[in-house]
Amino acid sequence: MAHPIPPVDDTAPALCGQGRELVRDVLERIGDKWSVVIICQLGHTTKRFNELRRLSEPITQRMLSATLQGLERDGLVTRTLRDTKPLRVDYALTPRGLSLLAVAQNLARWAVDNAAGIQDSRTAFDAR
Amino acid sequence: MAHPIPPVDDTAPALCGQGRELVRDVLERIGDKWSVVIICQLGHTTKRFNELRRLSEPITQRMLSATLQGLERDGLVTRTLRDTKPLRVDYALTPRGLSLLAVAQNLARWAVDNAAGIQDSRTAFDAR
DNA sequence: CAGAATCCGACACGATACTG
DNA sequence: CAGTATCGTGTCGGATTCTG
Repeated sequence: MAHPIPPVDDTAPALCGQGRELVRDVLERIGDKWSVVIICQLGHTTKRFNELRRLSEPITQRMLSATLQGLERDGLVTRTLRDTKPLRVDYALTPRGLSLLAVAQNLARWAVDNAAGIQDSRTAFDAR
Repeated sequence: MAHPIPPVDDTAPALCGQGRELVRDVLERIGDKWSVVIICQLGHTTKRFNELRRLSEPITQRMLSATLQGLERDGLVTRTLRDTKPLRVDYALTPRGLSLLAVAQNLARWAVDNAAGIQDSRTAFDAR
């Protein structure tokens, strides 16, 4: 395992009691098909709609729009309308969005570290 | 913000290039309705089917069964069949499952820390 | 350029009933 | 006790078309 992952906190009530629904809420937010992709593509630099569209291929206009609205609704991205000659809209992460990006990067590390192992387990399991 | 969250790594290619699909895979694994709940309920102690069922209410038999099979397929939990008088099956997290639990707890902390703020942003956004 | 509106198929999930 | 089988439904998301 290439990267250190914090040891499991044995007394982690956050995941079980009241926190269970909270965690579910978060997973419903970032568990959809595109939210994490958008968050990662935004990163620290503000980007425009079609710019995000190209970077996040093969996302559709509809889903990009919907995803951005959802993220804006939750205070994770800001949408600023520049009133220039051709219409122009800038999207950027809020501080809260940036903190979520950090969490997502943890997830990404785990994903990269375990992707191969999971794939092996999967094919082994399916072989029966 | 009560808990420290590691600062954003600016050079995080894992999330963008090849890693993007990997992260999507992981989110498809834990993004369903019950996987994280089960993983958290298992924690460090092995548990039986109906035990998990009660702890994870209001999960249905069908979804518990399906979720456990998915987790087993990915090498996140082990299923051991004890051949006692009334049938008995024990489930436990594998090392890989435990490492995922740690990641999930990060997520949980973020969820707890930001739940209120997100709720505020949401109602503010919906007020228009 | 940045979207909204509509249509539609796939699949996730719940409810219920049955089995070894 | 520990599941499987079947059915019905809501919703997510893709394809396509239209607007300011």
